[in-house]
Amino acid sequence: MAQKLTLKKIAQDLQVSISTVSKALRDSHEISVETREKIKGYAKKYNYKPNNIALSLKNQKTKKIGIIIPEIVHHFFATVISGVERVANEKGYQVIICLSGESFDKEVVNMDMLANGSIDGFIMSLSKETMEKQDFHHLREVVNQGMPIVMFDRVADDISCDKVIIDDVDAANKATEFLLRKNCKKLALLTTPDYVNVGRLRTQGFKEALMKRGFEIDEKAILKVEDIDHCAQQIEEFLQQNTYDGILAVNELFAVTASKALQRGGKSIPSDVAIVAFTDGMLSKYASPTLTTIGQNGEEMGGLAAAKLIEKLEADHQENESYETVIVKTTLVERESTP
Amino acid sequence: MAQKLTLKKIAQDLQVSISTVSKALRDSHEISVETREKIKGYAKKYNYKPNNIALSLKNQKTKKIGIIIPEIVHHFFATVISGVERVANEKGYQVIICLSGESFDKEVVNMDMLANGSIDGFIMSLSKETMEKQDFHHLREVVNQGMPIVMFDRVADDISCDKVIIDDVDAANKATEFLLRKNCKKLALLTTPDYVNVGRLRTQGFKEALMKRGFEIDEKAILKVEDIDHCAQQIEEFLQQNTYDGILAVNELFAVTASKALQRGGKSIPSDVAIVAFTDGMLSKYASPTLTTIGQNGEEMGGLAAAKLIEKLEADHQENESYETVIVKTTLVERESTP
DNA sequence: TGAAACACCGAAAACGTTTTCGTAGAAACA
DNA sequence: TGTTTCTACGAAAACGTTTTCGGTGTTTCA
Repeated sequence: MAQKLTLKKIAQDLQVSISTVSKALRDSHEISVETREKIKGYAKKYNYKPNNIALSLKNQKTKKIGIIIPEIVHHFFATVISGVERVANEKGYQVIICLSGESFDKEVVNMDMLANGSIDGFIMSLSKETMEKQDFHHLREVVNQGMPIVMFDRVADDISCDKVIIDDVDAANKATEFLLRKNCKKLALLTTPDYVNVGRLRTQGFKEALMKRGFEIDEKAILKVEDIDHCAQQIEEFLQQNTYDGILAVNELFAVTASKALQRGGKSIPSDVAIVAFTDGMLSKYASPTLTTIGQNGEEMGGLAAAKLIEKLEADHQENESYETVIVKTTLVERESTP
Repeated sequence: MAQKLTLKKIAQDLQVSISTVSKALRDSHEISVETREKIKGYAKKYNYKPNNIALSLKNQKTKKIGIIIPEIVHHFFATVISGVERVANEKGYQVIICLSGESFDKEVVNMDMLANGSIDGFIMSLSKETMEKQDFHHLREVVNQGMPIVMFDRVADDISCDKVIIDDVDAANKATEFLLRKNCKKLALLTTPDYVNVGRLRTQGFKEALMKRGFEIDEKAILKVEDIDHCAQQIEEFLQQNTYDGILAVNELFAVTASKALQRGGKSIPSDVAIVAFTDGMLSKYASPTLTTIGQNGEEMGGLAAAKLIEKLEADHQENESYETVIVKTTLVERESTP
């Protein structure tokens, strides 16, 4: 249980001053070569490593970035973290993760905790409750303190910070187009309530594509699932009420749930019904049939967000009051659920 | 861009000393009621929050726990983190996550970084490379410094620390029993190389169950998949070489891959071949057919690990050199892949 | 021989807290 | 009036760094 070595202890053991030790370890020319060697040898032998906390306090920066997301068990968020972590580590940063669990209060508490010196900047995606309440005071507070934020996926439009998103409208538009080109005539949309911005935007893209092709918008063909944990029954009932030959789902869970319900009902995918889903995750790859998806490239989003944040952190803090919104390209991955 | 408020600034603004401010905010009786009220009012008005870094340095504890895992995109690890985070937050701790990406070097680097003051203790699961090399010097170093570690799932037996695992031998044993009771006569096992301890233990349980029932162990019926990213071809070939009526897989990926290969080959699940998989994740729930699995209760494991670690952290650091290994119960979840 | 330059090192401040200790003045007591 | 006891506050150390500044003692140069 050798106690952690500090500069002070080295100084005592070697009968020199703390400053000498510090300088020697940083190879300062102010210290003679022999003293330097002696100190460095000692430090190496007893495995001295500077204390990060002390450095953070001194330098007024922690080399840590905080990330707040709703849930980590969603594959998309996991991939984003993976990307953040990769880029952050490359640049010598560490990642602190907090989960809001889709709760506004927990989001606020977590932000407050992290904002008080624990990290240098935030990467975050808003909780569902926050989007519903449209209460962003905690974000504003942090921004006002001069701490940079990069938001991704679920962003708040009127917070001035960098953002990394996909063009949801465009992606939904293209996916709908894709289904129409595959000769679907009666499309359904499985989406979220409008307060979830990605849901709203994808719904918009869906409608636009239909109108462009001269279809009428049938609101009854759009299901807004409130409770994702109990979506199965809702989706099944929805599909029983009408017959569709194409489905666009805003996530893979809705898609695979629909796929299963349809197959149970004797339909065959993709000959009777074609399906396209957002989010290219595990389910899409291993469902039967495998799902055609719109990949959101979460890894890339995370990487870009981290790069953007670190760029801001390391910029001269003078005048950089320009914020950017990066649009990440989506990728249509064709699999068995479309003809 | 209001600069962060500190005790010093409050002291200046209110023309008192720093100690007075500190004491007032902590409601010390040494400070008169009026002064206290004045200071607290001011602090509240301008939203003073103490700086965590300074507190960490002072208290020699960070109230953060570090977690190092191989990959975050594996559902099991995500659930564990979720559990860690829940318990940690309840007790006022934050969670720093680092990914080893199954690489020994990255594991060492990440541990080194975190160990120098950034956190109070570790929760970790070893990378595949570490298990293969059996090089645990980085763990020993940390333990010697007096920093507690709790390992889970992929643990190193000869490191003295708390551990949270499932009884892999027993679980595999029971799962194999289960298949045999369902009248399977010729079982196959899809597992990992032996250096992955969970793979080895599950293999052992599989064999024990067979022997107990008087079956001979056919090594050719055991496939040890080296490269999980390209397991599909290997599994398909393996299944073509022999005919089995029951399969035990050490993870859901192997299981669903096998299921698909068999179905492509005209077999029907579960009537021709029954399948049981370890890890009750997304794939098992949404594959077709859905998979019978052995749930590892990752959320619970994470929660227990966090509770254990925090208990150690907050114990009197005198004599507590006893380490415990907690066995988490597994849950057999019956679904469509078994009769 | 004197001043100037240089090599080498230590003291101290700073980062933001908490806490121990000291002390001024006022009140209480004899 | 002199001593003691409170009350209310400030100074300073400590946590572990880095860095500026100052100060030795020696060497170099005129």
